[in-house]
Amino acid sequence: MKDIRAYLSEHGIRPSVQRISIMEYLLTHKTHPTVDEMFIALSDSMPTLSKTTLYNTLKLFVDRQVVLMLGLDEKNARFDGDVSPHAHFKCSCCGRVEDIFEDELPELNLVFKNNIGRRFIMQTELSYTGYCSDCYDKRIQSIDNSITNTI
Amino acid sequence: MKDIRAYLSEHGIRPSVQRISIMEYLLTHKTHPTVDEMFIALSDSMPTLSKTTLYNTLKLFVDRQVVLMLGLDEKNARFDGDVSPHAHFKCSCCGRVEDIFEDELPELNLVFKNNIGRRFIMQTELSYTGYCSDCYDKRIQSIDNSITNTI
DNA sequence: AATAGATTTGTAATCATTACATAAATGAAA
DNA sequence: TTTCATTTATGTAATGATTACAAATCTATT
Ligand SMILES: [Mn+2]
Ligand SMILES: [Mn+2]
Ligand SMILES: [Zn+2]
Ligand SMILES: [Zn+2]
Repeated sequence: MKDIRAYLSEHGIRPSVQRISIMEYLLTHKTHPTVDEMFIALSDSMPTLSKTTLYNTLKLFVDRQVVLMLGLDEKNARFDGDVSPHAHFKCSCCGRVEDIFEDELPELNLVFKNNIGRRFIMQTELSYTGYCSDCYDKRIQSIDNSITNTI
Repeated sequence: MKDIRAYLSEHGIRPSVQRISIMEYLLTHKTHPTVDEMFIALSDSMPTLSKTTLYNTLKLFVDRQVVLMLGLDEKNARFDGDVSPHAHFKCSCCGRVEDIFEDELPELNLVFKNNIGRRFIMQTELSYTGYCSDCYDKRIQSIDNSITNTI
């Protein structure tokens, strides 16, 4: 895609094939993938891709502010091509990481600030953990069943 | 401390000497220490303490909700004995992790919610990265100096 | 004291990430 | 187009935090 080349160039990143693929993956997959998830997916179209290249490239992207590294998953770092201010939710049941935007959390923008006290803020991360709507429904249902079974 | 024993017991945690020491450390040190920092500090008074015990105990505390595990430091997990809703700031210059309470961030409580959409929220983490006031001042000063030197 | 259960300990394994050395690609002169 | 310097990519080895596991110790109860 021509615009990905431009996007990278604008941020001082020379657009190699690997870098374009990795950036494109992050822009088209809003799943906040781990390194391994990306590596497996990208290896299909780029069998020679090295995991080191993936790590190096992600580090470069994060440094240049075109990608966000999320810390809400203790096990693996997760990455996000959307650098606009938004929050994240991780379901501790199914593991998925969802975006939370203003429509669901209008108070969101109030905590994204440039400074707090005399501190200079460079990054804000607002993350939630709990049960996603699917898993919550299943849980309720299984409780209902267990009550029914007990009667 | 008698009240630490009680505090642990109230949360279904049998108060062994190790557990009391670890909890006491977290309640009296608001530095959001890493495992290693705690291990070194606690080893003074408990030379036989095992790092595995420290890991196990912290996991137990986090499960029982008497301690918070922070994910804002990519390298090491950090721990907090204060489980009340507040935000955290990590200085990327000096590395220190500071608390941010309502007095500095009145909007804080607005994002600590029990649910968002149909999601059930169990934990909220609001964390900032940037320059603390000390490091920010130093940086300004060093820029001033370099300007002065250039003239 | 004997017993059972919980807790602690030390060592070995795991696994994500990083370091490093080499190979390939790129791009500007000549 | 060759040449050469610089950047980027690759594979392997090392690191380092965390976890698994089995044995030792502690604690409470009979
Ligand atoms: Mn996102
Ligand atoms: Mn805190
Ligand atoms: Zn779920
Ligand atoms: Zn600082």
